[in-house]
Amino acid sequence: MSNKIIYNPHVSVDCVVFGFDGEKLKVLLIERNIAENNELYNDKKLPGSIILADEDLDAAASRVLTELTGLKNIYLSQFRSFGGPDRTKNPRDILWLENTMQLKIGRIVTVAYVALIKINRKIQVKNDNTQANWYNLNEVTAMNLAFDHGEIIKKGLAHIRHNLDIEPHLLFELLPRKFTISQLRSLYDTVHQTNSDVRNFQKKVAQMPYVIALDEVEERVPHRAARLYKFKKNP
Amino acid sequence: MSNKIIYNPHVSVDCVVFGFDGEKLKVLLIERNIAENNELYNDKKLPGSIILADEDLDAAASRVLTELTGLKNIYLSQFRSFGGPDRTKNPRDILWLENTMQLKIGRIVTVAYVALIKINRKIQVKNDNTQANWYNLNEVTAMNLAFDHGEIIKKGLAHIRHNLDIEPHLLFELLPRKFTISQLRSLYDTVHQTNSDVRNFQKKVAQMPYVIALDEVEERVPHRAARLYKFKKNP
DNA sequence: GCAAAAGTGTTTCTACTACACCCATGG
DNA sequence: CCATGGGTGTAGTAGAAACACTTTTGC
Repeated sequence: MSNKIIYNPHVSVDCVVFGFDGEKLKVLLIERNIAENNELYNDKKLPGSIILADEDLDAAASRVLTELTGLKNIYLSQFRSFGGPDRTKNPRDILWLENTMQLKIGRIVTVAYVALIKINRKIQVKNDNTQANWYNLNEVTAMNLAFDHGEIIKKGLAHIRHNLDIEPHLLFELLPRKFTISQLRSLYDTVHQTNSDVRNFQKKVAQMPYVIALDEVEERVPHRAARLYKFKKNP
Repeated sequence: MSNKIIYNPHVSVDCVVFGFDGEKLKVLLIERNIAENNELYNDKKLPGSIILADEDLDAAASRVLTELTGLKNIYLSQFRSFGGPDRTKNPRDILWLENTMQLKIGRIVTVAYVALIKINRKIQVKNDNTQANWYNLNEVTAMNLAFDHGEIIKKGLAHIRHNLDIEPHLLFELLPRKFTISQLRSLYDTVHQTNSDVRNFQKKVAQMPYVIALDEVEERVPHRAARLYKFKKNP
């Protein structure tokens, strides 16, 4: 969004970045500050960008994430495009677009992606005047967000829910490299909105060929230490 | 694509229209004729269009279908966007774009939709110089298609397959209003790529609250007439 | 020794699979 | 009367759900 060649100012990508802190699902949002009537107004937006020349959609989403977090090899999945003409009806959004893009833009069609990242990996925001923070998913729904970003987050979550049945490995993108079964169960239950039985869940995990037990246990916990497990892609 | 106001020549919609003839899945494709080196070259493309001013993506897809078939209330579901810069690398496609759009266009990001229609409803192509035909899905994969439309069809089929588990009513969009259980089973098996047991399938149907038996049977069949059923949305 | 979470088996129920014969109709 | 597809029941199996107590550890 700086000195690069902008190919098409009518198409953008936006990323719904999910993380899991062990208890709740979180979303990564960018702080947006707008001067309005001599007052500074703050709200949040999804990380996103216009698409550059000769850049594939997936590549654009990937670039946004790398620029934002410094991380590579993040799980990314396109889930939907949003292009309603009333996406850009809020005067605040129009003002912001004109300031950052230096262009009058009627509306923007955005291609939305879901990204899953391990929340413990420290996020290093490259660009100093950009600030990103994690927010609990449930409080986000009540927050003031740019454009239709609230809608996009909702649809992104639904996408993850649906795809979990088909690609169960998605969960492990959100967990640390070594994890306990209760962490896995807690995450599983949060996204499925269930409350599964401890014993049945152990059996289920035992049958997953891609979850393998380590000879290690938790350390420095004020109770019996839980066994650690890791995820293995190709069995 | 004629005298309407084109808002954004960089974004289009394309529709993968599926039909079922009782035996096989079919796709609706537009015949495309291009004069090349004094020879007339014919290939096929998906029905699609540039997005008009103040038009929502869904509305654009819906318009394409209505213009093409004369039908309204068609099942439509957006499933993915395609925007790789090499989408428009084929010289034939570039030529065609310049002729029909009257514009030099680097590349187009397209938002792809799946549509399901009852093949028995007669398709009336409004525009006389447009011709649309049904093609068997398996022969389509070997055909010469415009842009990355072959890829789009493949992804569209996969989308339908995945979504059947979540929204089983999709199947009934492809069947006539009154249908027999073997028609339903035949369709079910085609999309699932299975070969299910007649008796077990009857039981399964009996448990579907949204499939209700009529007091009617087939007519003019050279064998025992099958009972007819209909689909009911809200039970 | 107590608080806090880890770990472990059995029974029940449900959903899916396999399987073979008689029925109705038109020609 | 025969060819064609329509329609029916039962037994076996595998996977999901319900359910309570003992173990380990830090403090």
